[in-house]
Amino acid sequence: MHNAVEAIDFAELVRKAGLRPTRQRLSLARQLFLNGDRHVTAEQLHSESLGQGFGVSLATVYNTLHQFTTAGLLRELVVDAGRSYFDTNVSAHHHLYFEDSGELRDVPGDNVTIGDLPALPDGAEISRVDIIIRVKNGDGTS
Amino acid sequence: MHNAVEAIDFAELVRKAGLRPTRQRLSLARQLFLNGDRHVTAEQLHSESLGQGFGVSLATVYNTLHQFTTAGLLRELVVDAGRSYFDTNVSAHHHLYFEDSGELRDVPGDNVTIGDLPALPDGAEISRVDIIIRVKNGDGTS
DNA sequence: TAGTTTATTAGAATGATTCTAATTTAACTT
DNA sequence: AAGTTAAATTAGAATCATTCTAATAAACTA
Repeated sequence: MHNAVEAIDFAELVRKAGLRPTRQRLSLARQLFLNGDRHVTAEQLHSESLGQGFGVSLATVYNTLHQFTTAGLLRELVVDAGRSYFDTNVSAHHHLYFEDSGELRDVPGDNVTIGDLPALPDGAEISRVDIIIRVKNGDGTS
Repeated sequence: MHNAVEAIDFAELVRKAGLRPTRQRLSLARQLFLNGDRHVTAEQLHSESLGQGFGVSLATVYNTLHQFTTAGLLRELVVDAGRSYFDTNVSAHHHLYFEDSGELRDVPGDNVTIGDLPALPDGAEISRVDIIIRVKNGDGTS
């Protein structure tokens, strides 16, 4: 989707999300989308941004992650109690979670198929199906 | 699995989990398993236990929930960041989550089938596959 | 540029969970 | 049954991720 070969207009990206292209949001968008396919926590992104010499407060990291999520640029996912990951891949896909290392890896959506879904109550509508394949004894590096 | 018709020997249940059948653990086991099929948070169980006139501290509720989970009597599940549910149904099944009400409902395991799983790294082994079907606009009461 | 709106921020507040250290209880021994 | 020991319970403090607050700053609009 996004890649390092063709340049991404981050200001455009942020504006399309209905947000002002501030230095902070552009900086975070660059971190998230420049090399694509990331699974980050707010803390990770925050310390990464500090390491790059751009002071972005943790509050802004949280604000921005939520705004990007609302705008459909990110998908929030919960695998562990007490910590949210944000996935830059918003297309249909699922996750492989390495319990030992905490690493999260995408599984193409068509690699997993769901057979019959249960009947839903009247008026109910599926907003999303999350599939997390939890794996142990494997470091996720092979 | 558990039901209200045939009596459950809670002391036996707790002992089989390698734990001493204390008043607190027996009380919590009764709350959890007497009528079966529950999805509770620690806080819920705690206030419920207080309401029944048995003073069980929140710390003990957490300890007990984790011990029961380790013993295979409960399954911990995370649908929302920042709050764990404990499911008394430990057989293979998945979940329907009503985003509006926060209600969680079981989906029989054979109601959902997974087609192809991705290749796993060497040495990796699937410990569990969690499927959460998120539903909106439905109160879960029909 | 002036005025208005939206963002950012430090630090306080919150909420779930875990930890600590002291007390109590269960189980074992004699 | 009393004494001993290991395990369990507890209140309250501590922790960690996240959200809130209210003040300052930057972006947009006219």
